[in-house]
Amino acid sequence: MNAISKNDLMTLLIRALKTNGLKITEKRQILLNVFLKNPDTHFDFDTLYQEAKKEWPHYGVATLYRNLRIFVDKGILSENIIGNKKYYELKMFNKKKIHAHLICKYCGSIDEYYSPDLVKYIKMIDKKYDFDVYYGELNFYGICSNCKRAIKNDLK
Amino acid sequence: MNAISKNDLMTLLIRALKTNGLKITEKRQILLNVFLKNPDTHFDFDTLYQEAKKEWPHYGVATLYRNLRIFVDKGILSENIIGNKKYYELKMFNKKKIHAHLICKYCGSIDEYYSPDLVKYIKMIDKKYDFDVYYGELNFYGICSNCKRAIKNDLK
DNA sequence: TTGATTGCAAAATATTTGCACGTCA
DNA sequence: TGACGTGCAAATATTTTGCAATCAA
Repeated sequence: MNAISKNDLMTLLIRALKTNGLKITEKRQILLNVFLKNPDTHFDFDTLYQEAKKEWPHYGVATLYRNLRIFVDKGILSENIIGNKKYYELKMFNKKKIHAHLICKYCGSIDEYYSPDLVKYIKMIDKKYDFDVYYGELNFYGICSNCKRAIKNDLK
Repeated sequence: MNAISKNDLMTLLIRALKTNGLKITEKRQILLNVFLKNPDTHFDFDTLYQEAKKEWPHYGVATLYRNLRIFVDKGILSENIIGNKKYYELKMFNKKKIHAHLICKYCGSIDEYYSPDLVKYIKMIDKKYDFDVYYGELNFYGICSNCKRAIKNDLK
C-alpha cells in the first residue's frame, strides 16, 4: 500500500495555491486542514465555520466566504447544493471528477457514487447535443439501505 | 395531433391543487399561468415575481415564496438550484421526470436532456447500492453548440 | 516594501414570520 | 362561517462589501 499521507496531501494543496497565485496564509491552511481531517465528508458552511473557529477563534465569516469562493473558482473545491445548503468538498479526493451523490431523505446521509457508465453517459450527451460537458452535479434522492432496513424492522 | 391545450393543462393543475387540499385562489392561478405561458422555461424567483406582478400589482413576495414552497412540497413544481439561483418548473411538463439540465457557462442557457439510458443508469444505482432513487437532479455544465460556434468565429 | 488577505461591522440580499384582513368552499 | 390564504412590514438568515490593520512573499 502506498497511501498518500495527509502531510503529502497538504503539500499538494499548498502547491495548488501557489500555482493559482494565492498566498499560503494560516487561515487558508486551517480551512484546507478541515477537509483533510475528514476526506470523505461534504461540509456545509456552518460546519466549516465551527471547525475553523476551533483552530482560530477569530476566524471571520467574510474570510471563509471569500476563501470558499476563491477555492471553488480555482477548482480546488467543488460546491454542491443539496436542499437549501451548499456543500463543499476537496476536488483532489474526487479524481473520479464527475460523480453522483446518493442523498438519503431519511437520515440525510450523502454517499458518493461513481461508475464508468457515467463517463459513457456523459460522452453520449456530448455527441447527441454537441454540448461540451466539463463539470456535472448529480444528486439522487431516495432511501439508503440502512434506512430501508430500519423501516422494515419498525413495521414488524 | 392531439396536443393538450393550455386550458386543459390549467384544469389538470387545478385538479392537482384540489387533490392536495389546496384552495384555488386567484394568486395561485396567476402563478401557475406564468408557467403555462412558457412551458419550456426554468423560472427564477425574480422573474416569477415580476410576471405575477404584471397580472396583480400587489402580489407579495411572501405569497410567492409560500406558494412556491407548497407547490414544490406537493410535487407540482420542481426546484433546481443552479449557480446561486433557484429555478422552478412545472413537473407536469416533465413526464420524463428525471432529466438532466445542460447549462451553458457562456450564455447561461438551460436546456433539458433526457434519454432512456438515464433510466437504465438509475436502475443500476438501485441495484448496486441498494438505494431507492425516487428523484434526481442532474446538472451538466459546459459549452453549448451555439457558443462553441460563436467562439470559433471570434477566433477567425 | 507592497499588494494580498483578514476581521470587524455595516450593507445588501434573500427568505420567513406575525398579524389583521380578505376570500374560497 | 371558518379555515385557509394574502399583503404588509418586521424579523431572520445569508452573503457581500468597505476599510483599516496585518501578513506573506
